[in-house]
This record gives sequence, C-alpha cells and structure tokens, in this order.
Amino acid sequence: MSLPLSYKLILMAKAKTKKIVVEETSTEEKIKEAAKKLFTRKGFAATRTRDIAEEAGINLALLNYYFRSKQKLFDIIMLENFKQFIQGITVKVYDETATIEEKIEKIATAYIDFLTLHPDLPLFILNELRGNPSDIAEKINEEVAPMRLHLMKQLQNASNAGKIPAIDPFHFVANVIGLTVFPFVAKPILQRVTSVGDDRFQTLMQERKKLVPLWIKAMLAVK
Amino acid sequence: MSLPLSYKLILMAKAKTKKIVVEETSTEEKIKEAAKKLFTRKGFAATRTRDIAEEAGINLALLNYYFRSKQKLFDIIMLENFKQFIQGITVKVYDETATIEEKIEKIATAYIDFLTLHPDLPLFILNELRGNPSDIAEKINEEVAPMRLHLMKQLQNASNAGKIPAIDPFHFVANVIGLTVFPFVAKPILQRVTSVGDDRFQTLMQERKKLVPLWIKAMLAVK
DNA sequence: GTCTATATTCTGATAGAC
DNA sequence: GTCTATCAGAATATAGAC
Repeated sequence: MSLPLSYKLILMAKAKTKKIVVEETSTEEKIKEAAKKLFTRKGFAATRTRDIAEEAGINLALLNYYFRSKQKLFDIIMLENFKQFIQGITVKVYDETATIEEKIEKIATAYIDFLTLHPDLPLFILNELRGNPSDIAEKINEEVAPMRLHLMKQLQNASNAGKIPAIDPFHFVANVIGLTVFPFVAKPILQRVTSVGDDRFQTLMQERKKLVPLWIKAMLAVK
Repeated sequence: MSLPLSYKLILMAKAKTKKIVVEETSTEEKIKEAAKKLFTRKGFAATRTRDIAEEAGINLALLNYYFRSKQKLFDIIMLENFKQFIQGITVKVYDETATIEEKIEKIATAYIDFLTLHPDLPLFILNELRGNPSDIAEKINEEVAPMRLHLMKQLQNASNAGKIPAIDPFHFVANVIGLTVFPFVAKPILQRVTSVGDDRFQTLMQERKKLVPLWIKAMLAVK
C-alpha cells in the first residue's frame, strides 16, 4: 500500500510517541487518500461520496462521521493539493544564492519530476479554482504573496544590472510555468495530435528538464 | 441578442430559401446556446438541465423534447466546441504558401483573438477530454489526423533544408500551443500570482501575439 | 411545440443497532 | 468506531393536457 510521503511521516511521528512499529493506515487517512484520488481525477461535482467510501474500503456513513460533509472533505483535499502544488516551487524561489537562471533550471526540474508523479494535479487546481472565486482564494493569496514580492524584486534587480532585458513578470511566469506544466495539462490531446505513446511521453518530459531552461534563456534575449 | 457567427449563417441560409428577413432564434438554437454557455463554463457534472432551461428562457420539458437527454445534448456541444477550437488552427496549418515561421505567427494571432472571445473553451476541452477516454476520441482523431501528417512533413522538410534545427514535433507543438493557450487556461492563478487585473491581462495577451512568434523563433535556434 | 405536474432515479446525509 | 437501513432533497426524464 503506497502512501504519500507526508502521510507516512505523520504516521511515523505519531508512532514514535507510542510504539516503535508504524501502524496500519488509519480509517481517516484511508478516506482522505481515496477522496484525494477521486476528487483530483474527476473534480468535485463528478465525484460521489459513495465512490470515495468504496475506494477507501469503508462504509458511506463513516465518511460523514469523520468529515461531516462532502464539501468539508473536499475543502481539505483542495487545500492540501494546492499547498503540495506550490510547495515544490517555494523552496527554489527563496534560494538567495541562486541566480534567476539557476532558479529556472531548479524549478523546471523539480516540477517535471513532481508532475510525473502527480499528473492530474494541475488540471484539478486550474479547474476547481475557476468556480470558487473568493472562497479559498484568500488562503491561496497568503501562500503566494511573499513569493510574488521576492520574485518581482529579483527580476527587477537582474534587469537593472543589465543581466537580462526587461520582461514583464507576467510573461516570465506564464512562460516558465506554461512550458513546464502545460504538456501535463494537455497530455491527452497532445499525445493524440503528435502520436506519442506513454513511454515516449515520459522520455520527452525528461528531455524538457534540460530544454526548458535553455529555451527560457533564449527567449529572454529576444528584443 | 448576440449569436455565434455559425448560427447566424445557418439561420440566414435557411431564411434565404423562404423569406428575406432573418427570423428570431429558434427554440432549439436557444437551448443549444444556453447549454454551450453553461457546459463550457462549469462542465458536465456541475451543470443542471434546469439551469440550461432557465438560461434559455424555456421549460425543462422542452429540453428533453428536443435533445432526449442531458448526455446527448452535452455530446453535441462537446463536439461543436472541439471543432470550433481546432477550426481556427486548421486553415492556417494547411496554407501551402506560408513558411513554418509565418504559420506560427498566424496561428498565435488567430488563437489569441479567438481565446479572448472564448476564454473558457480550452479548459473545458482539456477537462472533459480526460474523463472520456475512447468515447469521442475517435471523432477527434479523424479531425486531427490529416493535420498531423501535414505539420510533421513540413517540420521535417524545413529541418532537412537546414532552415531550422531538428526539433521533436511534440516539443514544437507543445511549445506553440502552450505559450499561446496556457495563459488563458491558468488565467485566474496567473493573475493572482502576478497581481495583474483584467484590463492589463488583455493588453498582455495582445503583446503576446507579437512575442510568441519571436520567442518560438529564438527557441528553435537553441542547440 | 409548449406547458404543468409527476414519476423515477440518484445522492448526500442521518438514525440507531452493535 | 463501524455498520445497515432509511430519509430528504435534488436532478433527470416522462405523461398528458392544451
């Protein structure tokens, strides 16, 4: 039974305080795992609580016993997913010792590795973020705000120092994230259009870890 | 009451055979318009037939009278949306007189204009395409197959002639479409991260009509 | 073709036994 | 904590009058 690392760590931490051996996954965790799997794959509206219960190997009533409602369970998963999604990028952005170009390489590599493991995540986030305007938007803002300031400042500094030409931060972010994330978001349609199978897709994504930074560098030299 | 151009043309064609004056939108068209609006914005599962009926200004029973079921109505909208989405690109790709670089510019411009008018379309397609594996996949293949051959051939020729370096068609397509479409797909999150309002977003998208072709050209020179 | 009223199915949530 | 059984409401679809 494979678990997200974060869960395992929590379990181990709990276990440490009582026993030495890591115990079986708790019912609550099993439900969360099942919910994350289905919500992430099919979205809120298309996922039925019955399916989550079945996937978790427990009864429907138990789901409500632990989480009170479908919406509350979803909110938890949504927030976890979003944090997980930007967590990969956060550490890299804050690295004071890295230049912009080094950061791009680290971010692209980390993200492609991450998305290879969680290919459904970005589409889920883009999707569920569109319907809920101000619901969880605030929490997201809190997570993102300091990162924005940091990145803007570094871009401005690099531009002032003449290291890179002035580029609008929006274009910069859209391009880095777009080149990295889009192939995963559009995977089904891209594979169809280009006749690329699953194995070849994986290989191409590995290639992009090297290519995206080179491409971005070349783009920064434009105009 | 603003109608999609295609509808207007159909109506005008019909009208030509009988009367001179273009008549009011038919009930069937009104339902389809309402369905397209809601399905595209919220997806299949989150859209209720009641809402479609209300949006169309008719009764719920009438929806089933015309389309028999929610699923059948959705399938029609889905196919129309998809055709509309790739239709913009199709003409440009087949233009025998244009070089690869000219095509990129035409495609980027046409797509950004199109997406400005229909910002919800790409996310809708990416989304609903993920759940339905082989359902409408075949019809999509039929639409896309000849375009794939044409594009691959031109890329190969340009590469052989030494005009551009060899690049995997997958990377090429992913990059062009990614740089063009991704900002619209990720609009809410990108706006949040970069503190960009709606007006500024529109301006930036207009900028990209010029920038994307330049960027792609610069990327093609890499390595 | 269009409506009102109703049937039918689905789904989230709860009551209550164990 | 976990289960079975069931309720209440929602959502799709149909019957039948006009």
